Amino acid sequence: MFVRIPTDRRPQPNTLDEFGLTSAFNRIIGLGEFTYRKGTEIFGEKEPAVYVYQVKHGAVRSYKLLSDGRRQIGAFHLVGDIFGLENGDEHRFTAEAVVETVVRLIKRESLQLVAAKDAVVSHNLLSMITRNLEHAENHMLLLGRKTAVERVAAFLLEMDFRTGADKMSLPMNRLDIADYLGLTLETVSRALSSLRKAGVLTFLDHDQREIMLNDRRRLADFDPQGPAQP
Amino acid sequence: MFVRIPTDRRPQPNTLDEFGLTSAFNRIIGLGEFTYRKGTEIFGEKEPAVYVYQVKHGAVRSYKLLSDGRRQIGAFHLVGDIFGLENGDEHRFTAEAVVETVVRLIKRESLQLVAAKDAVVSHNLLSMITRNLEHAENHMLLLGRKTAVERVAAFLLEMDFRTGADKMSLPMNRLDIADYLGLTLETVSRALSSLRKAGVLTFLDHDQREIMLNDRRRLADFDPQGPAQP
DNA sequence: CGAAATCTTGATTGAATTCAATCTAAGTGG
DNA sequence: CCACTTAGATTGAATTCAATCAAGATTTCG
Repeated sequence: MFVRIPTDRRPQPNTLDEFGLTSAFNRIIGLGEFTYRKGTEIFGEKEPAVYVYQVKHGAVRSYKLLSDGRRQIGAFHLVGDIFGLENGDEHRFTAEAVVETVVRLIKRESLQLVAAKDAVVSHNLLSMITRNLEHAENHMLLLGRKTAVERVAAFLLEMDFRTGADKMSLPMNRLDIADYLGLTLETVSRALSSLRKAGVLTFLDHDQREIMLNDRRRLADFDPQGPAQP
Repeated sequence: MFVRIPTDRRPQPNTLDEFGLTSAFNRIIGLGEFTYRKGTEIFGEKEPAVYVYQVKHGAVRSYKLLSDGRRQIGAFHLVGDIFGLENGDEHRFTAEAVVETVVRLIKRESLQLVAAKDAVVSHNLLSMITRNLEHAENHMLLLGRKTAVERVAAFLLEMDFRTGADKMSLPMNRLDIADYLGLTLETVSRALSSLRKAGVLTFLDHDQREIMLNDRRRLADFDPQGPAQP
């Protein structure tokens, strides 16, 4: 199964399986699976967009670079997520495997062919792009107006939401998180430490990628846009 | 005429007329025009999206707020731009008139009806959403990774590009610009002053909203993502 | 094992914010 | 018409939050 949406949670930016694109993936004679080693580029910015990808295992980062190397990660793609879908002919981001990652891929062409005939699929494509847009809109607010701790809190809530477990195993390192949040890795580390000291989370097992959220509610208090609490 | 695209420039995020949505606007018996006074709200975030709007005259800002009032403007909509188009049922931004603004509006319903029957219109809707997405993606890079002067330079280039004249009359004030660029109004003012001192621009007429770009090329050097120079 | 990678923490610096003062232009109303 | 207010912009000084520089700890891996 590709679908891994926690039953008690609404769909999230970048996760999109229940929207039925997976069915399109399944229907098309795809090129099967491909494995990328940690740190490998899957496609580059400005390259022609030939394939559309779905994460089967692992995680992917999509980013843009400035001429001097400053990097902004626009999104992380987790298991089940589809990425690399472009309306135009070229990719607008570079995509890299964060860890060893298995993706399924199909030709963009084939997907468009199916979409042209199947209103459901074409509707799902639109929904997916809209979801990406919503995510980007929220991320603009984060990048433009939130403090360091607020950004990190929002990030943890997003990951928690998307992985659907209190105990999270973050595939990306501090630098990736920093480049996603518009911070430095040191600032991310300090923010995580202060959240740990505040008791809202615990690092598990000396492995700092495993994070246990002790109090999702109190964590949400650190994010001024955090989801309303029931 | 609504279309006002300089012939030597490619389409830009948020300007979208040559994509034919205007024809859809024209075909539908719209609710005609409506005028909003400076500072007036056109629609609010989370409100049901009943209408889609096109700027006939003036300018509009779309923004999100944090609980304590921090504001992030996601986009400015200039003459010809369509805004308030949602795939879902509610608006994701608040929209306000920056200056006295005339908009044309049609029911979202009617547009969707036309789109369902006319593949060209529906394709144009997709193009428009994609354009908004591209703009948001680029803006994430700006907000996450560019310095104050770089942001202001990028802003001027964007406005120049969209208005298509070296001599620009900016409808928005310094605070609007600041909230668009994730800065304070003082920082925007300082950046503009330093660009003026560097000679790339001139304020005209003691009215600091009228800006003359003396050297677009040199201005682009201030933006590390600026358009490639021919 | 030794080297490289990753993370944390401390000290310092610095870019942007905040606080504050001034200036100009544009109303507004007596 | 002019005093007075208000809105917007600029500039200076002080502050602050995050970046940078630096060191050390721990893990991972060839």
